[in-house]
Amino acid sequence: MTLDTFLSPFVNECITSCFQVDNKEPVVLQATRKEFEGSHTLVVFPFTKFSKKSPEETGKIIGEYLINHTSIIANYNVIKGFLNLTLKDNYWQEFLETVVSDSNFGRQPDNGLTVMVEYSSPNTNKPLHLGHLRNNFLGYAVAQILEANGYAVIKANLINDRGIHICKSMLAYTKYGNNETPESANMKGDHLVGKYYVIFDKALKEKASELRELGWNDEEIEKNNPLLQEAQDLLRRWEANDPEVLSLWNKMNSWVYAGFEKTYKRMGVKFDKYYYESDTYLLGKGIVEEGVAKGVFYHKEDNSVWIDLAPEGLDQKLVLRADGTSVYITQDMGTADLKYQEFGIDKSVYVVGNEQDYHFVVLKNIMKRLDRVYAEGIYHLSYGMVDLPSGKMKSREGTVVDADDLMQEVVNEVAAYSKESGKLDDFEENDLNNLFETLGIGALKYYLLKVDPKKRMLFNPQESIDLQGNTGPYIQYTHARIKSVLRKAEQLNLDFLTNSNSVLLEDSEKDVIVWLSNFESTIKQAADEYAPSLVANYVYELAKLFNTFYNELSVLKETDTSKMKLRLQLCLATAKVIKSAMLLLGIDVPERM
RNA sequence: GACUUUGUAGCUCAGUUGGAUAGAGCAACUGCCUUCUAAGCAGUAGGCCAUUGGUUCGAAUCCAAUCAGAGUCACCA
Repeated sequence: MTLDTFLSPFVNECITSCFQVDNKEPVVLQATRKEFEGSHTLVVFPFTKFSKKSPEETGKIIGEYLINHTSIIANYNVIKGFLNLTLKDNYWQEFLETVVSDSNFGRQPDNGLTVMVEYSSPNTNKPLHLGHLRNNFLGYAVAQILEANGYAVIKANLINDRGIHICKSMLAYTKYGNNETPESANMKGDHLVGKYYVIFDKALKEKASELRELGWNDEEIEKNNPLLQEAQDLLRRWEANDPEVLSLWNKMNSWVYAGFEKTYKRMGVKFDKYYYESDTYLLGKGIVEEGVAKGVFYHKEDNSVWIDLAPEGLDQKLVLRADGTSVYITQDMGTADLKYQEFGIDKSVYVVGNEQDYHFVVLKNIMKRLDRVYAEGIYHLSYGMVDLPSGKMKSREGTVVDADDLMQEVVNEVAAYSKESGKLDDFEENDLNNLFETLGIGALKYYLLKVDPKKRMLFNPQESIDLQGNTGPYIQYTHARIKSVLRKAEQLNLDFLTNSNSVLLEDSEKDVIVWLSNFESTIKQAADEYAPSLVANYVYELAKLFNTFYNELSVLKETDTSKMKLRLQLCLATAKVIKSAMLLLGIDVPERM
């Protein structure tokens, strides 16, 4: 239980008995500023309307009441309407022992709800890039955070394995591929297929300039470029189940999947359920019929089907073309139903870039109009694009930061940094490589996750990812450092899990313990707001507070046994919380580094 | 043009259910390794919280307008 929920009823009781007014609002405490005595602060201004007294007097009355009616408050002071509470050291000492003994500290029990988090959702015509890294890390972290808050979570990946873009790669491969394979080219399959996507675009542009010289205007070129028509023809043949086309499609997709699998493995993300658009792209037509029957959708003169979302403040939206074929939203309607039918999900999170904000508002509103029970649980986790200094990344033009390359670069950078410092010389080769991997991928994940997802971010490939300060490795280092102390304590056979004597807490000790007590509410809030960045900021602050303590006070050289025990508990608790917070972000922490 | 979103230190970002003197990291500068791991710690310097107005005991936070960047706007996914 958090301190807010513990103290709320007492504060409200106090208001009832002292001022004869009922306050139903739960009370929110905030952290006390460093320059004042105390750890938690209650802002008393809102209560002055009940007390009809000055803020100072009101604060005193509440402070007095809390001292007399709870057993955990040691002292209080009131400054300018801020009631600062000092809790008894006993309280913190007991709290610390619960953190040490509770293996689920910070997590919530099962809440009986199921949520699906759909993320990654790649196209199979090109390898993953930096933007996908943000998407994957976010999706995975949000899934972990929801799970920690009691949800049953299904991680889903909807693979966009069909469409004109794949046909472009296929066409270029047919024309210029010479039966190249990932083995013969010594390339990951996704990179090989991506190579032909770029080749197609180049050929298309060359063709366009040829045609321009022949006197075609831009519009004609756009419409009638023979290469584009060939690709469209390929798509038609695919839809008609042409065996030759299907076989090439299967072959190239299998290359891509083999490549993706490696990339996902290195990223450390997983999926419980794969959906393939080639299976789902015809879904949703039944829903269109249903919608027409219910009068939610209507036909236009050309027989296309629409919904009018004007009452919701939106526009009219096409849901089925005049020729009866689906559009994007038709498929998404179908897939939404499918997900619900298969898993009975209560919530559905879509991790998709912010250029699709409008699409998801429309989707949610349509499903509401169709009276879907799950409609209210649809949530679009919208995130900003990652830009390069040169502007937007474009796969077609090959101006992307490739995910595989970037991960390798960061790992290399970690290795170089580490060799310079020379302190890992006693590591085995294999362990060393694993460590570099943990640190490098950790640095990258933390870098992308510490920022609010809504914000677009700029990534400069020329400037390497930092390894000091507010970074993954800083937090990982703090963990390794604590583990080192704990290993030494183990060698000395120190038994510190319980401590019978009360200890007077030093400021730097108390700061860490107080911050540990915020872990639970942080994960709760992170789940409510789908915001891994809150967890990242929390764990960074924890590491900082711990490092301050570490530099100020010695653990193993402390001669007072009770104090030493307490500090060892503090170490153990902090290591546990760092590890568990980092795992929520999908980041591993090393035992040594 | 309409709607959505972002704007905080040189750079990257916290802080936004209204609360005390706006916080970190990087970069710069000073110190601290014979002491449990210096990927660390302590410190200096750096701010018209885009602008203007409003709401109130109190505004980076809420409201309105303006400026700047980004995105979307109906048959591409």
